[in-house]
Amino acid sequence: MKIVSYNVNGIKARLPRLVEYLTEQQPDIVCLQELKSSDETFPEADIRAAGYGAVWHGQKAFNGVAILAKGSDPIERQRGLAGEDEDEHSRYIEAEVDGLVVASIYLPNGNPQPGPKFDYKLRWMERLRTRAGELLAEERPVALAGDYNVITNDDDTFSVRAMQDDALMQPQSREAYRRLLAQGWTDSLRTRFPGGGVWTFWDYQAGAWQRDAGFRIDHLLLSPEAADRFVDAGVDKEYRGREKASDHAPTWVRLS
DNA sequence: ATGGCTTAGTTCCTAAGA
Repeated sequence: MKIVSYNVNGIKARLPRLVEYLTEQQPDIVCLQELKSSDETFPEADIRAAGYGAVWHGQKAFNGVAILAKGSDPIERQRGLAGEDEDEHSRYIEAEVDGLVVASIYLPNGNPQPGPKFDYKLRWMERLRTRAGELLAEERPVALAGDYNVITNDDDTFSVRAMQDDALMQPQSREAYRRLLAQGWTDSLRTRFPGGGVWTFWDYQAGAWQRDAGFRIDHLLLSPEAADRFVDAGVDKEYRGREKASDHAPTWVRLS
């Protein structure tokens, strides 16, 4: 079973690319981020026509997450994270598909740092860790898939120097990610490529794609029960080079 | 990057992204 995390950067602008991806790759589960679409304008009919059921948590213009399942309707379990009532960003949705618990995560970017956006990022990571702990306690297969906006190691970026002041690479961001992993999660892509050097994002600017100047920020975390079923992980990098591509590439893990 | 693209919306400029 192939589980994908894909930050589409606008589902309306990316719909032909997304449908093409679903048709060509036939993934079983797809977690989308950055829909930039309200709940009402989510293109449910087009996705259903491609053979996928969906649940989504939209927001006008920014954020927005969804979970797609091939040939079935995901059963929604939760939208949003507890712990901050005034938070209206649509960044978390969780559902059950085929006995597997799946979350689609769009973690705050946090730039510029320091500042209120960075503080929000760190608070959100703590709220995520609280939910992740609850999920681990269920002792069942769980995948936390999404755009974490954290470059977790120095070998996860084309240039440490270019990114050193960025919120994605601050020690506080990395420590929060490590605290999450330390609960017992497995970073799929890191397991498959322990030496790093694998990117999931390439900026639209400054010829980043042409220079292969990317970094790894889209992660699929597995509970021990899911990690037992790990087969392979990778990035469908080719889709970043296509016409009207997102700045992220689909990132995936395969489970038995 | 003091922002060189791209997207969406109060659309012909501004905000946000990473």
